Amino acid sequence: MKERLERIKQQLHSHNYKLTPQRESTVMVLLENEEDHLSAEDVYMLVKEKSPEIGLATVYRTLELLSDLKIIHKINFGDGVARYEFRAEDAEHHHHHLVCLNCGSVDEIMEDLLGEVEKQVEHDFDFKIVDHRLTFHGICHRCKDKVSSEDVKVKISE
Amino acid sequence: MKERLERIKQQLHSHNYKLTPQRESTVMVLLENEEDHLSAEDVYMLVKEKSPEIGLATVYRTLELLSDLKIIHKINFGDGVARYEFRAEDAEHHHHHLVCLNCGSVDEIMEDLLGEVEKQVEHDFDFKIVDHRLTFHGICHRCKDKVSSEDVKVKISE
DNA sequence: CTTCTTGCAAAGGTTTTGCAACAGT
DNA sequence: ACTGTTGCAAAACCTTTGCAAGAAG
Repeated sequence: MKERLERIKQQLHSHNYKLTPQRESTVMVLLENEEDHLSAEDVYMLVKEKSPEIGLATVYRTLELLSDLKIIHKINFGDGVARYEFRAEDAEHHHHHLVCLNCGSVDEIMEDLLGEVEKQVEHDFDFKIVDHRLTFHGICHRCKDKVSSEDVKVKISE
Repeated sequence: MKERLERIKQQLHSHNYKLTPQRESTVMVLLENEEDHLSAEDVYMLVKEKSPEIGLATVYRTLELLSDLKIIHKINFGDGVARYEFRAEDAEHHHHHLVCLNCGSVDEIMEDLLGEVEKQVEHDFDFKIVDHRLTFHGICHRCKDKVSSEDVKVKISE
């Protein structure tokens, strides 16, 4: 964790930005909740717990900065808020998301499933792929076990 | 085109909704611009040309209604506005998008490339897939031909 | 000093909602 | 009448921006 913060500090410095206390708090919250796909508001509230004086605009600015430096990734699951996650160190290695329609959880698929598909698309459509986003919407394993299929159907159709 | 409007009318009626003139205008605009991924504002302005008295809220309400009935699909390319497109009649047949980072165009891939990938995901993660979203971001064939690679790189990195 | 950064409040843009009027049955 | 629907304006919501004050070299 310390090393990753240090690395981010260096990345900032190499672009002439400082790791201010506010930025450090924001980065720490992101690191401590790495599996959670936090929104800006989520980050803001978590940062506030330890550094109550921070402003929401600063959180937005920090998230934008980290996005620009490609340290984090801004993602959008279609619920009206942007969410943020760390980028894989290896730029080639994308990952994907499983969004549960029942409980709202977001799980990750770390494997890149699209190697072959990308090749096909680049060739068939003469399109140079820079990035891709793949999200599956459905019912997660926890909800499949927990609730009856009736309950799930009701939630999906509304 | 007429038949499709008629079919939508029936779908509305079967859920006790009416095809009002405003809703008909909205549906017609969607049908006439099917390949364009219009935003609510886009639809509003196009509908206004022929029915100037319509309100923006009505367009939003109609789009939401059509979404609820699964006649159209609300999609989000991460640019801050929702866009709408018709759902494939055959529910199994998804399609995907190619978003150009240079010119902003959105092309479609009509083939479902993910049959095998979906099977793998459902098995490996015990996840019941209801839907998926796949978008490739990159450089479309028109921009690859048109501009120099330098220009493209500048646009991407900003 | 100079430049970057911050907090606050205000503004921006998109979408939703309250409500009285309207339309169709 | 009754229910669904509309238009308008206001509100809600997320995000960005202007600006004066603050921090750091």
